[in-house]
Amino acid sequence: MSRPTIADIARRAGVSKGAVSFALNGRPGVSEDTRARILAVAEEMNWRPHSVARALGGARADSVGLVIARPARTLGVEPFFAKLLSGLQAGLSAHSITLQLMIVEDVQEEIRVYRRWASEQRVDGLILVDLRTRDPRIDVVDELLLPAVVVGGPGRHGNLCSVWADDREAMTSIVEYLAALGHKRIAHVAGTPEFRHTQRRTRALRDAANRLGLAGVESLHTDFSDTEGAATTRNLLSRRERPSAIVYDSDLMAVAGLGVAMEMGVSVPGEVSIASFDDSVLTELTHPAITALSRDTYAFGERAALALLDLLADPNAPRDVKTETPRLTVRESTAPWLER
Amino acid sequence: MSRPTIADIARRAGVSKGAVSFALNGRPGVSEDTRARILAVAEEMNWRPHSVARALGGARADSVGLVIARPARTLGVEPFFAKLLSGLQAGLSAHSITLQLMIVEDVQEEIRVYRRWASEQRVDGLILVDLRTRDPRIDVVDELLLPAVVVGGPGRHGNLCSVWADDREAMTSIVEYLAALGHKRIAHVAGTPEFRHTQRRTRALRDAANRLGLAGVESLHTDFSDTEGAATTRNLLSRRERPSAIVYDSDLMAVAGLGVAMEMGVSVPGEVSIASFDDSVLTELTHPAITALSRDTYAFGERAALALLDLLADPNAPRDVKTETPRLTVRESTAPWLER
DNA sequence: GTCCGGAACTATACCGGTTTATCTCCGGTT
DNA sequence: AACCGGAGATAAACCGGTATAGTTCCGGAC
Repeated sequence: MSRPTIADIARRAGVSKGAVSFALNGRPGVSEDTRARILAVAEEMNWRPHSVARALGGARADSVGLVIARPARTLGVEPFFAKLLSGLQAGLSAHSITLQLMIVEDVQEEIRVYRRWASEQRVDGLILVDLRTRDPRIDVVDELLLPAVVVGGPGRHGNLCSVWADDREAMTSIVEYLAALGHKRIAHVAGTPEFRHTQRRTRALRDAANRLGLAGVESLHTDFSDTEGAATTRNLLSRRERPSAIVYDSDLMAVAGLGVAMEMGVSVPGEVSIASFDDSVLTELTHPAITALSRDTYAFGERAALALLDLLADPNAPRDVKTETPRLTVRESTAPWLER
Repeated sequence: MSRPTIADIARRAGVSKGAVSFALNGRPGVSEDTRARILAVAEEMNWRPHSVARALGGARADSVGLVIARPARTLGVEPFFAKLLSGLQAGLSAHSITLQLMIVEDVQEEIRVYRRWASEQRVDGLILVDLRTRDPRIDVVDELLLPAVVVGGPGRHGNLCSVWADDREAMTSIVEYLAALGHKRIAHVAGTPEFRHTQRRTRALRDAANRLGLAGVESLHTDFSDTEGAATTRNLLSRRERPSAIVYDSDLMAVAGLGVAMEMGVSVPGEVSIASFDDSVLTELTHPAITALSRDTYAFGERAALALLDLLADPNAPRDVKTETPRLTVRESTAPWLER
């Protein structure tokens, strides 16, 4: 026999299908004796629930979805996503929940995927990343009644739950550190301006600069790629009035920027200090190693998974989870600035 | 109404459920007029197939599975996997097939996941990575009758299909290049010995060395981590008789090795040449940039996805797909060796 | 005029579970 | 003795599709 069904078990145990269902799901309706007998038979026949059949009755799909709307080719080089993914996975697989992963080109397609998943009841919930200003996904997910966790970025997003770290405080800690070293002209090589996290960091930088009385502070936008990170750095270092320190929004761009500095013969940290907003093995492996804000992205992913599981179990679960603020790991790429 | 079913459409169009099913699936059994009318009604009611219900009838799950058995924490730093994943995704999502991703600790757990997925009919097929010697997964997957594609590694694996690149030829091309530059003592910082690809590369190195008459050639095993890559390099460079060239099995280890050389004051490529078996943005960003075997891992993943789709469509599809052999991209980390 | 065959549909079983209405005991009350 | 309530179990409906066995109807051949 290929695969035993509850009907097979029922026949063998001499009871009805319904009784088997009750017994296997630990619900009342059968005596303890019968329950034990049924469980024994199920065990003996090596029965496994057929999740598809179960789901048809309106039950859980035991699966959550993650759609990433970035060009697939560039994703491979983002350590952040890989780590986040690993963490999410770890959090989910502990509960035997699988992750449906989909990579698409843009937000519109992402929304189409959500609609399809919802209509096919393929997923119980969603993880949303890369929140934008006036993000159209919020309303759609609300409308589809899918429990969802927004990764990164505090605040109310419709009816969604968010898991985030304090970008603002993190940026402030970098600026304060650089200011303490004597830096006054700080450049910020940022990501795409429509992303919320980019905005928060840019604003935090400006506010800290104002408070500390730093005049020559500016943020420059890029698409997060190493290419644009390098180009922007080349630009900055070619100016007559060079910045004395550069803060990069991602480790990939920081490494690319460091490469440009070396190629141009600008010594790091002698002539320019470099810091990264994101940490990974990349920043440790370069020479000089790059000062960076480190956080445990893996644990962050795990936390997001747990938040979603909570939300699935109880729709009234806490809607706002703040995780540890990234802490500055000082390495060799930053040094005191001595005005000449 | 929450979600229209074919029964709703049938009622509205004044036909039976069966007719609707025929019409929506483009099968004979209804006239063109009726088909058009039914399709119009379905469109108007914004009907979507309920994949779960469909799957219950024994149909496809429209989903394939990938289980990676490596410590989740280390995965985040492997550009190879991220790129492979992106490529797979792209190949699959073009056909609206989703990828079920699971990260587990070891092969035994991986096998348990396969059994569960098979028994629950959650996936139509599998992608297998990291093939080992006498891999226990082969028999299990065969037994479960799950169509599967093995990524990397030629040869017959039970009834499975394999998608691979010629590691042997690739390694030969590195060795020949280094030999042509005058290198005689070549060290190979390899991965885990139980992986098939590690074995193939090690053997190819030995064979090429024999053929070219290079005496001081050796392979050293690691766990693929940057830590062990660095430690092994430190070891090699501390010897009295240093190798003149080091070949690393992964880009991550190559970058770590380069870091060690710089830290020890060993100039690259002046005193030691460095080459990597795997390419990614990492090797391009270092200074000096690292000579590496490049291949399009994204396209490789895409190819694997297509092979699996072929296999699903036709169980007699070709069982062995060879992809382009990685080609050597010469950068700054390799130079002629002048015997002193 | 009858019979046959195929096209166009309908009715219904089925997939493997969950859920609900129902049915049967059996002991305890009044 | 008649009635009630609840535990323990069963039969049947249901979820949303697919597959298959029938049923009509119609035109063409004998």
